[in-house]
Amino acid sequence: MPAPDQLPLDPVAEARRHWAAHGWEAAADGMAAVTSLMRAQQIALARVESVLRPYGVTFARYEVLMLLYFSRAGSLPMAKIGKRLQVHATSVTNAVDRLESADLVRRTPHPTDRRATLVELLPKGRELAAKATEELNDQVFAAPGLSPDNVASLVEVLAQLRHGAGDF
Amino acid sequence: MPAPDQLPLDPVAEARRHWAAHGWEAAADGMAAVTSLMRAQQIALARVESVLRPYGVTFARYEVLMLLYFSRAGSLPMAKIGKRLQVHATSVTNAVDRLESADLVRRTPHPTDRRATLVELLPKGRELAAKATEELNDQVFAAPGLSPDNVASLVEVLAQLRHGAGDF
DNA sequence: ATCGGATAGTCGGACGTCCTAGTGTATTGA
DNA sequence: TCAATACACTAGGACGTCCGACTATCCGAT
Repeated sequence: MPAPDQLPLDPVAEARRHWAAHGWEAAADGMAAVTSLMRAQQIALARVESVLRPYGVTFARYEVLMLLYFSRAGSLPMAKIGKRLQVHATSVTNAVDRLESADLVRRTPHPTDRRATLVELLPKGRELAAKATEELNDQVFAAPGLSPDNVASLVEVLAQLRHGAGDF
Repeated sequence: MPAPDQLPLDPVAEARRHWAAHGWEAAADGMAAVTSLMRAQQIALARVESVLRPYGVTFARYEVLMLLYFSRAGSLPMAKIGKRLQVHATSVTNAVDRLESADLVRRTPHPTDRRATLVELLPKGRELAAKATEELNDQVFAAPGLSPDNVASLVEVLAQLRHGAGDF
């Protein structure tokens, strides 16, 4: 009878041990935090995208749709979208190109600033946003895999981190 | 005198208010957690990559180097690298291709399994790993922008999340 | 009134990630 | 023994992100 499989250890905890063993104690916790963040984001993104896939949109495009969904006029300038989502202007161009190809949004000239372009949510886009949100809420957001206390603690700590980095 | 700029609100908190206002209370906290995670990861990744840029490596390639750095033999099979880093095999191929072009690692045939390929850390790669780590420790990991308590709490909560998702 | 710096958007390129498909090689079970 | 299955790796393509460069437009300071 062969030995049982080695129980897989937490790779983050293992890396932290290596850090400490090399005299990098002062940085070990920060390294663990950053590494955990990377992995957790990958996990969360994968869960979200698997729900969105049948709707033909990615999380990046879904975020654009929801921003328009909640905007009073149903339209926003490209630049404002980029600022709100904290992404580069070219990422907005990319997302809007694809949303426009799918007839979910439409580009419109800005009425008073000829440099700017408004992105307008179309009925089909509004409907998709509502349906995709229902399903995301049920399958991911309502059951994120953490206790309510831990969810609140996570949001709070990450808000501090974002605030410290000038995110808002 | 014009009105002062609107104080920028936390976009995550704003989205959560919208969620609640639309009757999605049960999912609002989960949505906030996932969204925070995405933004925080972008921030952390940007900080890390700005330190690594002068060394000519990205975080993905740095992670491969460190895995080899801590391995007893200084070499690992491609498949094991992918499992440890939780990335797709093709991502490992991509990273190793670039590390090999930079003479930081080398591909070697596996001595007993002809399907497998070993990735071996070269002296230049070991040196780069040590230097880049020193700088990362100083500039990012030792000052992650959170109190030590919050760092510990973040690591702990994310570990639960990762464990629940089968990450280890 | 005009000139120069800021702003809005796009294009092309680099990179990491995933997915699907395909080629070898190991292992297992009938 | 040998056929079916599992595994290791690579190729090609889609997508999102960033960066640098570029054009068009706006605005403030001289």
